[in-house]
Amino acid sequence: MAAAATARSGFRRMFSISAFSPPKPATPPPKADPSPNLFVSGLSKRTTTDGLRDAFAKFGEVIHARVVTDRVTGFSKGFGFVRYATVEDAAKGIEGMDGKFLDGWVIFAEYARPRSPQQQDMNSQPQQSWGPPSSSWGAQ
DNA sequence: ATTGAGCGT
Repeated sequence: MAAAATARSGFRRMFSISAFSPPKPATPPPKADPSPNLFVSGLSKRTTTDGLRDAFAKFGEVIHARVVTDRVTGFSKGFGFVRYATVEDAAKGIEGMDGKFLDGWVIFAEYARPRSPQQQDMNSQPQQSWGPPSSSWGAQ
């Protein structure tokens, strides 16, 4: 039965030709920087802020939750934001609500990005002269 | 004043 071994070796060599090296060293998971802010998408139009907060409050202490709604129509845009007390609570919230159902729609929880360099910390308000510009007061 | 991926009044 040496022929079998030889044939197996040949097959082995044939399928061992790695001319096509997959340029995928690792799967690019949608991992973002840990942050207490969570971005929840896939929400239903009927989902409101209270429902979102109630759904995420079961996995951690939710500091603030908000469902983005259109300013003109006032209807939900289908996504919202949830802020936890700590990043670990946020992780638990993601692992607990990501890919789950909410109001009949599969929601996706992920770390939210910094909205703007400003309005993040009121304490870091830049210096500004609190004195009136001695002008533009009598104008208009 | 809907759309179904997305990042906020």
